[in-house]
Amino acid sequence: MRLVIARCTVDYNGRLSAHLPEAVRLIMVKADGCVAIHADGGAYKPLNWMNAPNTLVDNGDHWVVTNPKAEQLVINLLEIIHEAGHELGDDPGLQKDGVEAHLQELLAATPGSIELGLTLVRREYPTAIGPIDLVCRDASGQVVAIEVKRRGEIDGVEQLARYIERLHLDSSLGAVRGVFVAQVVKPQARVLAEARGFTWVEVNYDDLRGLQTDELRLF
Amino acid sequence: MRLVIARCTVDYNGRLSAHLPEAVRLIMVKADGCVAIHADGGAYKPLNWMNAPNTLVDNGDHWVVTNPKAEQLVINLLEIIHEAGHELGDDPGLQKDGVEAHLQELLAATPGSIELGLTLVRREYPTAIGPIDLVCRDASGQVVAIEVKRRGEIDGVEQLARYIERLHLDSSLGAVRGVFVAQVVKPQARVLAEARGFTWVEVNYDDLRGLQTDELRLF
DNA sequence: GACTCTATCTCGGTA
DNA sequence: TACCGAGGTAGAGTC
Repeated sequence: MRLVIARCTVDYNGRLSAHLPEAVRLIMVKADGCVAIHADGGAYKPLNWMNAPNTLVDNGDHWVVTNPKAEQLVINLLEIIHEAGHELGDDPGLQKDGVEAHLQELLAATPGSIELGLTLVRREYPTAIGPIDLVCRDASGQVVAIEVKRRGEIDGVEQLARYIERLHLDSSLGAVRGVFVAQVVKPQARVLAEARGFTWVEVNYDDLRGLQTDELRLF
Repeated sequence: MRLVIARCTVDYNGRLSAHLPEAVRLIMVKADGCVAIHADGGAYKPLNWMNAPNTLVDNGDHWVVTNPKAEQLVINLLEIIHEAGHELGDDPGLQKDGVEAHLQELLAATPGSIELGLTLVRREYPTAIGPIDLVCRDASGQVVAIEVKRRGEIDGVEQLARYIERLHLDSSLGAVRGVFVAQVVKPQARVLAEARGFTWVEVNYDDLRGLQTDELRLF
């Protein structure tokens, strides 16, 4: 990784055009070739950047970074204040816990936590417009399509609506009911879900993990 | 800006849990307090981060960064390889050209480029669920609601559908037709638009800019 | 503060 | 490769 602190101007021409007036910034060039230009604030996002793969041509007072789509980043170096290179080596990568996939797994293991009497038919039930998170049957035998989200927003309700529209074309399933499940369901999503005739349920991730542990203890 | 190259492990607990095994990484602390941990590859996004505002407690061998929502980033420093601080000063900020707003302006100036005979009623037409990009009338006098996107994907079609549903409640407008406009309309968005009874149109940004220049020349 | 929408979104999976 | 969906989305704007 090459770190350069420099007074510079930067121009990007590609999906849009962008220009950075003269100022002191950090220019980061990673081992994979990607370039990022950071100011001393404004969260983690760089002001300007070029992902790998690309080719960097160092013309001394200005660098030209070009990617295969012919997008171009031009960095004009007016004054180099500091420069350093470091070998970091490979990174083992980030391990995550608590993303939507985990929530879906937990709910598939304990569908009764969504609604009493619910039994799982299938996870990732395939349709022509994409898989439905969970398909279940309720106590009365009716098919229930379930959309799982970490954060329940309006988009998720629309997604569920599309799936159910699709399932209604499959006459073998009979009438299909929709349930929208999330850790938090936003007010507007609640309204839309109800307007579409769906029920919505908020679930707690830690409780679910506890439930699953309890179930495992029974075996 | 403080730059530290160190062998470290990192744990984040907040909206999800994430863990980084031991490796050499760049730790960047900006003047506004935000912290980012970078590997030597993988585009501009850091492996882990904590935005401002937050409080950083330096316990020597480990840092604890906490934000107001009680989300926490813990950095265990096993070996500090390099450390440096730099004063960058304020940044004048990025100037952009070619984002959706510009596309919308150009289309508002030349609605005929979407469909022959179209005239603008209003840009950012207000509704209870957000503004409609463009509302026009066609040659026959029918109201046309237009959603503009740089990249036309399925979400944009749903957005248009919600707006039109809303406009239909306003009986004074009569029947409302939907048109989905983007520089590129993705296949799934085309299908959904057609299924919803909307037409879709692809437009070219540079051509539009040319058209507008031509119109200006007439005055 | 809640809600909206954009983004050079990024990133990962999959067909 | 293109397409699709999730994201600790972030960030800006509006109400």
